[in-house]
This record gives sequence, structure tokens and C-alpha cells, in this order.
Amino acid sequence: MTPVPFLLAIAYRAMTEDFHARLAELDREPLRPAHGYTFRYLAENPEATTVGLAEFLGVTKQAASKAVAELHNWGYVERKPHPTDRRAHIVALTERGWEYLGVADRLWGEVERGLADVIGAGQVAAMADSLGAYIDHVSGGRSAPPRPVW
Amino acid sequence: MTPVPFLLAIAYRAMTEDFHARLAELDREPLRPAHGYTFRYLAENPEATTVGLAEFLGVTKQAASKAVAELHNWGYVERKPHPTDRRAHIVALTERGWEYLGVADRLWGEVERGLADVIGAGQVAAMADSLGAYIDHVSGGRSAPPRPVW
DNA sequence: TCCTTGTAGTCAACCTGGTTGACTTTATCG
DNA sequence: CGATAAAGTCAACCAGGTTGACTACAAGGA
Repeated sequence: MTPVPFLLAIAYRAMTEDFHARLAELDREPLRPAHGYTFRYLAENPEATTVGLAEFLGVTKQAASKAVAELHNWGYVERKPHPTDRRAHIVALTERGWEYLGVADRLWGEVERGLADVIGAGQVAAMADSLGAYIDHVSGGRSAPPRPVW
Repeated sequence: MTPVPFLLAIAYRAMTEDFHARLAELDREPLRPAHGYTFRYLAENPEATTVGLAEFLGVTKQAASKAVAELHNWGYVERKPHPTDRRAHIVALTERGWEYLGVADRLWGEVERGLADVIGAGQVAAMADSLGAYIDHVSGGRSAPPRPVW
């Protein structure tokens, strides 16, 4: 019998593939998972900086800096001077970035409905509750949730 | 609300960290997840070859070859001549390999019980059923299950 | 005010775990 | 046989991270 953690990983991989297939159908650039988390962080933190992003992603600031540069090249993100700290830059989603995030959210919703089609909406809700409770439990004192493997 | 796929990934990551913490408590070498899948494949396929392993892992044969070499260096795996094909080699777990696999299975069981402590054994079973059904559904015609992200 | 200590960000070198491509040796099938 | 395919290796490369050294600016005392 396959241990439950492995089932989680396999299912996640399958869903990610589903997501990318749907992106490809729309002729969308397939960004990596880490980019998705970056988008979410920027969407929720309008004053985001590279260092803040690095902490959120759980990587070094150098790695975060590379990611920002990449997303900037692709036009999803812009860098503005920080209002009070001249060392720092505000990193923010562009129009294009917001639009991509909207599409991604819609597609993840479709993937989730695909799961519901197989196991039922009730089971999906129960699973979300269970996983949420587990994540809360293990993140314990920490404020930020643990990041996924990517 | 966090999409369910992300919850899967975050929970998997948390469980992996739990697993590695338990390994570390036992002063065990922390092998990577891919190694775990390799062990499982070798355990179930006593006539395994490098190419077969590569297909199972979903990587190139060169990558599988590197992994085998590494596990061989660490004494978890041995290479024997193939009985009928002189190009090929049988790759098999050593005693040490079997022993490690046993420990890993026990620890994954503990991690799973940690989940059950939070959400209840019934929910764990329901989740395992649901995920299993989903994985079966999406793997469709394919015989081998999709591999996790590592 | 200046001076020390800390922080945002970058540059460069390196590591890891994979990739592609070229190759040798052995199998297999007409 | 001879052509084609498969097992495995070697070498070069790539992507996405790391560590370490550095610059520019910030902030809080003496």
C-alpha cells in the first residue's frame, strides 16, 4: 500500500500536469510553480520587496532576485523606487501580471473541479479541511505557512 | 482561499520535513525522495535494470544510471550480470538497502499516524481512497502511476 | 554629527540533478 | 548474415538554486 504522503505528491504532480495542459491549450507561457507563489505574494503585498519575497518563498535573496528579473523581462512585474528606502525597490505586478494571475486562478479552479468530478465535491471539501487543519497544526508558532516542494 | 492542489503540495512538504527530522533523530543518511522511489522499484522488481528504473522514475537512462552509481557507492545497491542479456545489469538492493527501506517504511507510517492524530484515522482513510481514485482516473490507460515532483 | 552596525540588492563562482548527443557493445529479427 | 534496435556510458551543457564578497543606503547611539 502506498503511503499517504506519496499519494499527495503523485496527485499534486498529476494536477500540475493538468494545469499546464490547460495553459498550453490557451497558448500561454508555462511559468514554473515558484512563479505562481511569487504572483500570489505580490498580489497580497503591494509594498513587496525582493528580500520579502525571498523570505516568503523560502529561498535566498539572490534566487528571489533572479526570479524577479526573469518575470520583469517577461513583462509580468515592474520595479518602482521605494518611497522611503533608497536601497530597496517595490516589486509589483503589471497589468499583464494581474491578467495572468486571473487566468491561473481560473485554471486551478477547473483542475479542482476535475477532482470533484471523480471523488465528489463533499470529499474535496473534507480534504481541504483536513489538509488545512494539518498544515495549521504543523506550522505551529510560525506565521507563514510552509512552502511546497517545487 | 488556497486552491486544493497547493494544499496538497504544502502538506506533502510538511510531511517530508517530518520524515527527515525522524531520520535525523536516528542518525540516518537523508536520502532524497527519488531514492525512496528507486528502493521501492527495486524491491518490487528483482530483475530490475537501469533502463527499467529510468522509465519508472520518468527520467533519462543517464540520470537513472547516475542514481544507481550513487546508491552503489553508498552500499545500498549492487549490480549483478544479467542472466540472458550481456549488455544489461541486474540492479538489486543489498542487505543494507533492505534495512533502510524497512526503516523508511516505519517512519512514513509514523508520519501518517501524525496526520491521523490531527484529522482522525477515518479522514486519513477517506483521503487515501479519494486520492487513489483520482490517480487511477488520471493515469487512465497508462500502467505506471505518474511520478511525484521531486 | 559621526561612526558603527545592519539591511537591500547585485555580481560572480560554484553545486546538484537533471538534460541532449555521440558512442560501444550486444540482441534481435528479417 | 546484415540492418536495426536496445543497454549502458561518457562528455558537454543547462537550470535553478547556493555561498561569499561587495556596494549603497539606513538607523541608532556615543
